Amino acid sequence: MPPHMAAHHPSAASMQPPHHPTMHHPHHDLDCDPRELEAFAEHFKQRRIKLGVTQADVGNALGKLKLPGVGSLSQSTICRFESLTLSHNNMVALKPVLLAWLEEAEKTAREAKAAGGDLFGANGERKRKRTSIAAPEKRSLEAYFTIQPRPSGEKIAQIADKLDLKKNVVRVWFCNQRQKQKRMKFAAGMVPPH
DNA sequence: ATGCATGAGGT
DNA sequence: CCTCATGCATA
Repeated sequence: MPPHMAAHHPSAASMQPPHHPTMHHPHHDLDCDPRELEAFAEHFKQRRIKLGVTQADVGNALGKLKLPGVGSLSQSTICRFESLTLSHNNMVALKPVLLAWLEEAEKTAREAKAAGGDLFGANGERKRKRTSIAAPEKRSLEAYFTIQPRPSGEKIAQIADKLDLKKNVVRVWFCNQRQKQKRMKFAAGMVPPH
């Protein structure tokens, strides 16, 4: 069972525009432009659909690219990349990888224009269950989150008890809530209505 | 598309 | 215990 890959590493430099090897500027080197990321994500999705490839297909195909330190990704991650619902850093890290796949896929598509193509498999393994927090409890959690996004372990236990939920469920809920606040769509560039 | 969860690495 | 990247399961 192949575990996850290392969290963040700088091993992603496959196709940067030709810079002058004789000199480089002290600032602005990596593209961390939210605008550019957004544009790329949009174009990526459009191209992917044009190629008739699903998000899951892309995820699996990434593993076949044999790029250094790059394995397969899930449909979830591809979906989140396209909808910018990932952290800024995560978007920046995934962009070069998805770009590499896109170029490869378009090249292959061009070549396959003269032959028949087919590649599909099926699978059916279901297991794990998912806890579902009811609406009333969710509203309470959201209210607590508004006044205290990072409650102490004791406070979490107290909330869990009051809502009749497992402490771990509540803890994880807060963790996930914090992560959501850091997603591109909610972090910066989007001010609350009115 | 999204909710709840896991695991690695950090404090 | 947290953050962060990521994914299974499910709406």
